[in-house]
Amino acid sequence: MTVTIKDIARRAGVSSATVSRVLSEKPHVNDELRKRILAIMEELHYNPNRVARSLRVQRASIVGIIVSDIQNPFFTSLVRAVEDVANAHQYAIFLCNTDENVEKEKLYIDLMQAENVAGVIISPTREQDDPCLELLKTNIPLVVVDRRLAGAEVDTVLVDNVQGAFRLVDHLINDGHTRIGAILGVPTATTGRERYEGYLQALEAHHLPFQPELVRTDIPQEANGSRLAQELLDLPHPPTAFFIGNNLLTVGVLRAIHERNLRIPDDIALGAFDDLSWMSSVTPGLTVVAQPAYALGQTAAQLLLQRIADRTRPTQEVLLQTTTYIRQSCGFHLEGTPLSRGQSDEVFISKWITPLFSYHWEKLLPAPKEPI
Amino acid sequence: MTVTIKDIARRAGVSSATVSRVLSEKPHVNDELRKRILAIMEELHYNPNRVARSLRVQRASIVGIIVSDIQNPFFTSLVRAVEDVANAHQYAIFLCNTDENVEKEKLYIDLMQAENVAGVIISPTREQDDPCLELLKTNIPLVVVDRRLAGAEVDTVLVDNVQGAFRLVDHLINDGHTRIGAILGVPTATTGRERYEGYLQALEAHHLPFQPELVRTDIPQEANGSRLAQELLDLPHPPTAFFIGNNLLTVGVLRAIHERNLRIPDDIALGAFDDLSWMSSVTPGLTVVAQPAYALGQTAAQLLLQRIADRTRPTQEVLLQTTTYIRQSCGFHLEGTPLSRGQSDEVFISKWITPLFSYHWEKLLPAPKEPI
DNA sequence: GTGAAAGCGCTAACAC
DNA sequence: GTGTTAGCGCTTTCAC
Repeated sequence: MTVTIKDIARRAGVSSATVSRVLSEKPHVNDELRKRILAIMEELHYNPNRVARSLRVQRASIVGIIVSDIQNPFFTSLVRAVEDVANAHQYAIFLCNTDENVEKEKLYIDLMQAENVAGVIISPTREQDDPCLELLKTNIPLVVVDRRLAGAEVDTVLVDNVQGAFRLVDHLINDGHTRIGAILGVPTATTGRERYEGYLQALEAHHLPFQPELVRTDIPQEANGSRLAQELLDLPHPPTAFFIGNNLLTVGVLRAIHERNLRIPDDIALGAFDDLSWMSSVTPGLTVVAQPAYALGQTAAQLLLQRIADRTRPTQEVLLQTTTYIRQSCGFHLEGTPLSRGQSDEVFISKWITPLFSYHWEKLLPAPKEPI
Repeated sequence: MTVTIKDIARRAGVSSATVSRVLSEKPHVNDELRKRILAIMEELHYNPNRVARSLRVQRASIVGIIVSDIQNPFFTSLVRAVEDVANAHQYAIFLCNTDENVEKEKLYIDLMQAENVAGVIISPTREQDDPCLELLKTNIPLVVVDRRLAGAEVDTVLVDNVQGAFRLVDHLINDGHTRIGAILGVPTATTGRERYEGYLQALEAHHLPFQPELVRTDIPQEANGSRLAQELLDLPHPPTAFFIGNNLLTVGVLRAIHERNLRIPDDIALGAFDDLSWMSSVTPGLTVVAQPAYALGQTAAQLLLQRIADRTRPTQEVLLQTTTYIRQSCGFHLEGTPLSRGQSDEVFISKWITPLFSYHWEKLLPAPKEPI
């Protein structure tokens, strides 16, 4: 039924070793013969058995990707990127969701070893003692994305969260907001902590007092975003703007605002992490810091392939920059602000602390978007 | 380094066959011995090699899932569901994006055979002569989701698109709209065709004339949604409402409306296919037909497992129903309409053609949501 | 109830 | 250049 290397060998009157050599594109095979064998493979619709190959070479042509939840569009983009580059190099990809559950992660790490994958890209559940450290011991190439991993020298691809948060909050302050509520993920995750840090730095840069009651953190889920927003809105002296830590929280915050029939940005202004395509389509458009999710996955996959090719190379930490998209939810009005246009499409204004060319003013500039 | 079945056998003073028997939970092993072997496995952190097992039994514990694009939230939910049930049964999952490209799909189908997967779930690119038909020849279990596949008896899980579209358009008509623009996916896809059919049926049921210039179709992408919306809005006698065929088109349509500074639903009302969580959080909330994407994937995975267990069972076609969420974008106002409340939370009104208990009025009822 | 041995399909020494 | 052979780690007859 299924045609094997032996069938090809018999048909060509050669040994299976020779067939294997042309299959694996090894040198030292007569060119005539090679062509003849390839023709026979074609004719018999030969499809090499990847399982047998994996067993023999002790390495499957598969890369694993382990994220907390593929339903989060941020990870979807990341996974899509990994798939694209892996696919271009004949790797299949194993997809795994941990739901931030260490036990699940541990099972998947075991699976990766049992399937003898060529490498793993992971957004780890824990900063300390994550199960993925196991892979390093067994010499399976590993690349960490999105979050830092402590206690290991490992290739890592991160987003500059501090900078991203700083720019967004800086912008909100320049829009005239002095009481800015922060709705963030838990600070035990490095992403949450770093965005918090950026918030603090922006306040400090503008000599604004830090008001602890304006900062709320929880596990990044819609419902929590809603709840935290309610809490802040119920404050005796509520904030005039929210800085929101990620897309799930943002949807929750929007829900709370929608239910209270508040107007954005008049009643409450918004600046959020993550840019999803609907965010520029709704009214008002959301002012956001876009994470380079696709580039993150792409970079991680490339690093992984490089490490598979050479496990002795020094490990790298790549830090990718965010992009700020100024839309309407922050309450910024180009007209009413003392702006001067630069030579290009860039916009400058003196009181801004972050150089302004790192912002995209959607009313002025067509925003570059990630490939979808 | 890596511990194998032989190491366990040696340590236990038995043959590797016996170890294999306890591993595969075969009967006829002394209970004492079984426990002893399990203890040794535990002690040595034995992790069975799934590649070797796959080669030997000629079947990998992997299921493939092939969709057009995992960046589409509809497929993300579907894939997530497949992962959840596959995972519960010790299957790993291969994720593949075709981008609606038959060549890519063909390569992935070959991959599935080369990896000897236990089964495949696919949303096929083509209705006719799709490459996945190859799998049926080679006896690899196959389940088709979301779209119909012609010329094969195969387990299929579908959404009742005609019914879903009918309900939505029926609702728009009852909101007072008589010129309803349709922005749909290409009719060569069964999903697009069926939603078109539902649109036609609703017009007919209300004795409204069919106006061909109000129907626009294209490949479901944001940019096309935008363009088609522009075209309809530029009509000499533009529609007062849009019926939109899926979430990608919806974002595009919203963008066009946002750019023209039109008000929803006053200038243009909206009813769309697919419910994403932000759609109920933005202002105005979008009136939508929700597809049971998660249930679709879940059902498909269950059917696949059943077929893996018994390939002689008769094939099934499962048709899942949609849910309609009435929010604000359709322009419906509960107050201004002659409604009478039923005993429960259901709402009845005589001129509706679809029984009203199939609607969810978000102002009245808390809408049940899919697990996220 | 347990062991011996063959073999899944491929690759990599090692011969020649 | 090409063939011979051993073997990756597991399962599965077939003996006993």
